[in-house]
Amino acid sequence: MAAPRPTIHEVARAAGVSISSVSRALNGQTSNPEMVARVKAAVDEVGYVPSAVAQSLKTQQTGQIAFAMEDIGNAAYLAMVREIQPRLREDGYRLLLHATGADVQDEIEVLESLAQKYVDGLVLCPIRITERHIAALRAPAVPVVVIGQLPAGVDVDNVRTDSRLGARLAVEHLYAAGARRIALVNGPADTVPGQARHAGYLEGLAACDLPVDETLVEFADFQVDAGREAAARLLDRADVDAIFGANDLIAIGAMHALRSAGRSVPDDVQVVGMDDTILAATSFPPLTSVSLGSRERGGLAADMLLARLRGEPGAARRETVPPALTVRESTRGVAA
Amino acid sequence: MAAPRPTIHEVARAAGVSISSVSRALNGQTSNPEMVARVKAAVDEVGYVPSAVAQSLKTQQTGQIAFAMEDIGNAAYLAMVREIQPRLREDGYRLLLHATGADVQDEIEVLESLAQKYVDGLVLCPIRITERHIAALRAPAVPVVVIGQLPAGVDVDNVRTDSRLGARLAVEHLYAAGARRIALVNGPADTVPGQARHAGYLEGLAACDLPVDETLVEFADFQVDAGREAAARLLDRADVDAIFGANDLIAIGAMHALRSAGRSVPDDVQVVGMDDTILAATSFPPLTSVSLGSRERGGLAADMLLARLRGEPGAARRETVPPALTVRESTRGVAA
DNA sequence: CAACTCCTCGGAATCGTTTCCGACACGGGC
DNA sequence: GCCCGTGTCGGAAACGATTCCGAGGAGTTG
Repeated sequence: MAAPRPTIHEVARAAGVSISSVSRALNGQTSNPEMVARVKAAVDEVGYVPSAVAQSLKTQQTGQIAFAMEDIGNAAYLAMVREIQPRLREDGYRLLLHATGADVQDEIEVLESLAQKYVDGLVLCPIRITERHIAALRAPAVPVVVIGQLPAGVDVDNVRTDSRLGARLAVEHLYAAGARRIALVNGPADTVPGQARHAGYLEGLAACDLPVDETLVEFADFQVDAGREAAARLLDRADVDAIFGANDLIAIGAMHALRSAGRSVPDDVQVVGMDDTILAATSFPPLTSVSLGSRERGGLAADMLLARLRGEPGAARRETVPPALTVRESTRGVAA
Repeated sequence: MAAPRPTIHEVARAAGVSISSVSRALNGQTSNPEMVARVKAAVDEVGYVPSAVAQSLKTQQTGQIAFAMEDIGNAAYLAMVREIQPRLREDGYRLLLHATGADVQDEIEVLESLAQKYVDGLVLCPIRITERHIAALRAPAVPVVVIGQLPAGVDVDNVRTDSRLGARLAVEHLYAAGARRIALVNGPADTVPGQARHAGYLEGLAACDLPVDETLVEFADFQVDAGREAAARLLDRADVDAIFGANDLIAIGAMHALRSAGRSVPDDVQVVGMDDTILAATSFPPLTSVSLGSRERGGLAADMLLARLRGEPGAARRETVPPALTVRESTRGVAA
């Protein structure tokens, strides 16, 4: 505890050279092999490790990148993290995690704190977009990539998917599998994904010539318990033969509710989830789910950010990952 | 892009005061309200945000804490992260995540890079312990808390559980529920948790007067697919009436294997998992699982680390969280 | 009214690096 | 033999904050 870490000065003294020479030798700017050897020996002798902070101050780079999402407990974000982290590592970046709990205030704080320059870049997954978001995204202090829908005119690198189309695919799949009273257990109505999925659901109904029945729609947070409770309310008041859950957690909650109500999946009621997370693959019965390419989106976001950090110029890019249905055993349909 | 961020000097100039006064005003060291107001006004005028890096250099604190584990995809670690992050936040720390992929080399690198002082502390969850770990833990550059078993004599703050006892509880529960041919699908044999669980399994058999039959033991990585394959191998060669999976992922893999083999859970074969993650609660049937208090352990580790960072002196502490069985529907037992 | 205390503020040093710049040595070409 | 280009190394100035210290003014006390 008492011994202060040696600095570059101690190394210089031990090697009998100047600190500039030490710095150069360590950063491969020295061609004289004897000098390099001397410095390396001194480094080992005093046990020197360069201070990341001092380097950051001088070089104006931190080697850190932040990923901000609602809740790391959501497997969709997890899939992104698992894809992002290795890529960052490869380029020598460390990953900082912000779980904002979908709190708008927190997200804004994250965006505004970028000006503190504690990271070199940010990947942000907002589920609500406010005026303040847009203002903060106008001229971020460091490169930012947003995963998710953005209003037109916001000029930020962006990776998105089409969850509206995804929701429509889910409905059409259920219709093709024979369902006629298709319910939606949606996420919160004031979130961007919630609105997109609702719209897609309606679009799907229209495409299948099914009537719109608002009693077949329920809302819940994007969580298992909330999904179970919402589905239970739904089952209480309506007769359904299929449920589309706005994400896998909700869908699994719905399956639990169905089970409690003594309805079997998929024989009595078919269920489709969304995000195609590991939960879908491991549930019983395995859950048919609309993949929104979480891993792909994470990977793309990481790549775009790294490109910017390498200095790539140009206008904001946008990549879109199409949704795709993964048919498992919670529906009676056939794979597309 | 072109405009450089304003520094404390710009603020000082705009306010017509010295940089020391600006610093004091912003850090609440100034009692003159007029001065504070002037500085605040200047801050807003030039749009100043202090540089985290420069502050870190001067104060020798980064406000960051790292959490290193095998794989963030494992819900047990996830539970820890979810418990750790809010506590750190409360004390103003940010969380850095290292997923090491159980690679010893990576873990060592994380430990050694602490000397770079890019974080103020570390929570480490190793699943293998090598000589190099022990050496690196001897005198870490910043406070470290280890979650998991440690050899005697390693003098580090430590939070552990007793997964050996947990495994024994699982076996005894299965025995009480009528199982007699109890299989173990373990994790890798060279990991600390793998060894502990194996030992606890044997202990449990002994306590129930059941014979040891090594054909009832299989090994797999701590993953669903690996668990499924291992369980399939097991079912091929042996007749079992219960499977204890060394974690929930393995246990769920085993349930899939059983399902493919046409055996029902819990009627034909009972299954117990370990870690009591969200996967256990959401699977069908819900999985009986041994809780190792992941959340608690994460919370304790965070608290211990924060205490050290607040300057708490004294010898290395050790906390132990006891295992507990959560009985669900994959077994026919009754809650303890 | 002088002397002393207390407080506020500004100047300058400091944290630990990287990098610019100038000094000096050396070798080659005329 | 002189001059110039090339290259290596050391000194010192950054990077952007915090904080020590000393100067000066205001307020108290004898």
